[in-house]
Amino acid sequence: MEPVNIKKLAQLLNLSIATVSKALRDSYDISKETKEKVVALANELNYQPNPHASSLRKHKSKTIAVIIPEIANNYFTLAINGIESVAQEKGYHVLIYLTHEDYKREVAFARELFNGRVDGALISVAGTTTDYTHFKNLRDKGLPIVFFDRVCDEIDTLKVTTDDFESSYLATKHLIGQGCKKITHFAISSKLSIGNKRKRGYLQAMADHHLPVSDSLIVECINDDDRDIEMIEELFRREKPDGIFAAVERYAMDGYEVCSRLNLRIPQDVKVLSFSNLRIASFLNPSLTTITQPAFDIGKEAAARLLNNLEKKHAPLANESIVFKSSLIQRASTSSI
Amino acid sequence: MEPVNIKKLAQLLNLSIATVSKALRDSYDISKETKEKVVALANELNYQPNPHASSLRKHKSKTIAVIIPEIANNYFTLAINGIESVAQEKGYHVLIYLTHEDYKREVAFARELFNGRVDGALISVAGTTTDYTHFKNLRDKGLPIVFFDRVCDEIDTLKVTTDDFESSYLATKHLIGQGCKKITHFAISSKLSIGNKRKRGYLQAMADHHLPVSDSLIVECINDDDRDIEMIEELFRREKPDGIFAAVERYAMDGYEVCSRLNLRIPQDVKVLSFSNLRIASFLNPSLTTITQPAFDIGKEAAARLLNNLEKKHAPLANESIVFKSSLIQRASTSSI
DNA sequence: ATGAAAGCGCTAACAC
DNA sequence: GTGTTAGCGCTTTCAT
Repeated sequence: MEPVNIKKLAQLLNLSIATVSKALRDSYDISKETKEKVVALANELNYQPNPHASSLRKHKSKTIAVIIPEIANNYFTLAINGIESVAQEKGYHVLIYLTHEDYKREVAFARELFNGRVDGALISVAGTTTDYTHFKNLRDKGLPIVFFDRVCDEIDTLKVTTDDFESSYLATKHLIGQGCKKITHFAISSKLSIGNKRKRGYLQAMADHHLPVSDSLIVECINDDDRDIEMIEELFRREKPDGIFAAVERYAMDGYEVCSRLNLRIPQDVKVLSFSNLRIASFLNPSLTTITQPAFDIGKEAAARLLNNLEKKHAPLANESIVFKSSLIQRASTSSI
Repeated sequence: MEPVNIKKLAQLLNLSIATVSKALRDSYDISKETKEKVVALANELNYQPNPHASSLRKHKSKTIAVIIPEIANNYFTLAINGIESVAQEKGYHVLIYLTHEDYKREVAFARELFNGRVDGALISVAGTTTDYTHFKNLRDKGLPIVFFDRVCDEIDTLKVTTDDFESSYLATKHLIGQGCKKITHFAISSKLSIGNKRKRGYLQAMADHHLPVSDSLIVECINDDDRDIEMIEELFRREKPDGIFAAVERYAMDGYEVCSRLNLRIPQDVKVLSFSNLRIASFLNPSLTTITQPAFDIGKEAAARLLNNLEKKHAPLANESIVFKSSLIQRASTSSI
């Protein structure tokens, strides 16, 4: 493990370390021949510059953090793919932090970022977060942040989302069009931007179509399958709904489970529609009608904007919202037969 | 963005930076009162030590790399969850690198790790990799590596896998037991350790049951759905198999697609069994019989062993194999009705 | 065109 | 107990 560093290269070439450093960075004031000699030896010895030294010196780490609630989730998985694709292209490294929907971990991660480990962060907020001081602090320190999907409106920075209200409205309207009269909503934490918007889209569509709604038709799921299924089952026994609009894929599957337990047929007895990025939604039994978000593109755009901002240091990220369109893909679970 | 560093703390407290440094690390030769004062101020100013300086000095980054082929894959997603859980617990950071099954990227990533950016790496080999020099070099440099799932036998280090041969044998036997006479295998790259083992398990079971096999019954899929489906469809027209044993979930879904196109019923006309970590395999149409690997535990074990080795520097990781058991979960796709 | 030297923030000998 | 000091490997003025 004897290290090949700039000093060694300099010794071997009878040059100063300054010259070697400049040669490697292709500086203008180094002669062509010297550059070539340096590069040749560097390649031969497989020289790799020490990133810590460089980061320490330049106050730039060429690393970004991705802070997300979970990873066993098709949306985030696709988003990471998008993020990674631009990071790789631009020579950035990607650190992953999973909050598991836990506010305390989110705060801990945020504190970690104060120290220059990363140049910026891509964040999707945890479901239990209600206070945003930890993010505000980051922002105040000048750390560029881009929120995606689950954003934080209180903080002035770039946010990349989808048209959650509109597509939820459309989804609910679709269920109504297929004959549903009593639609239940499996909601994601109302503390979340998207939780709120998705619920409002549902409520608005119900209201516009003169269908009664009440809190008893809404289950706020908590990402614990056993307990969520219990709550859903309870709701089914109580309300006997004929339609489900699920805010996330996982809850739709919980809905399938409950229907199966209660011997309810989808779509004959209950129609189901869900936000989902499941590639094989069409192979489900029955195939699931989904609102599908362009998750890869969202990740890509969020990362591209962040890295772009990092490159040209000056202006901080504007308080801008980029909204992608989701698409409603109709399948058997909402068929009107 | 004025930095709070050790120097500032020292100034404010009228102490030397050495004292502050030691106080923060809870060194024995600092008085209780001094420690308390230092810690109090550090908390007040939200001091976070600069990781680059510390890494540079200590030649330790408290960071590990995870190099995997892809992330939109339930197996890897679960494995990352396992990895992250122990990393978080032990205060390590996790860098993610996706090779997208591309040998060239894998080599590029490996070269990146020569420079101290990470203390160790968890690797699952790309499907196109045939030469392992890039990993050997890492090993020779003394960088601790743990392979998981897709391992590299040529390199002496810890490997964490599942019983691929045995479970493939069992899977094939199960299909035979359910009445299949002509089973096709959708194989993953035979360059991969797991590709090989899974294929051999299949071949052995076929042979032991006196069923004919030939290369024409095997499709080596390439992770490009369109082309894979084309190859599979071609095989179906040619061979008319009555069973599918898929080496990975994705290919099983391609099989579902082809059966649907050719109007073949599962399981009546064709039975399907696949390696898979899909949580909702039971909601597929028909529900899919799977061999399920303990992916979370594999990730966790691999990471725990790696970090453990990093903590007690001395001995390099032994050339050991840890083999987890997979489980066959029978569902409708192999029902003998 | 090249080199000397300072210093990024921290740690760890080694004084005192 | 506390302070002084010498780097870790690199970049970057500023001389030459």
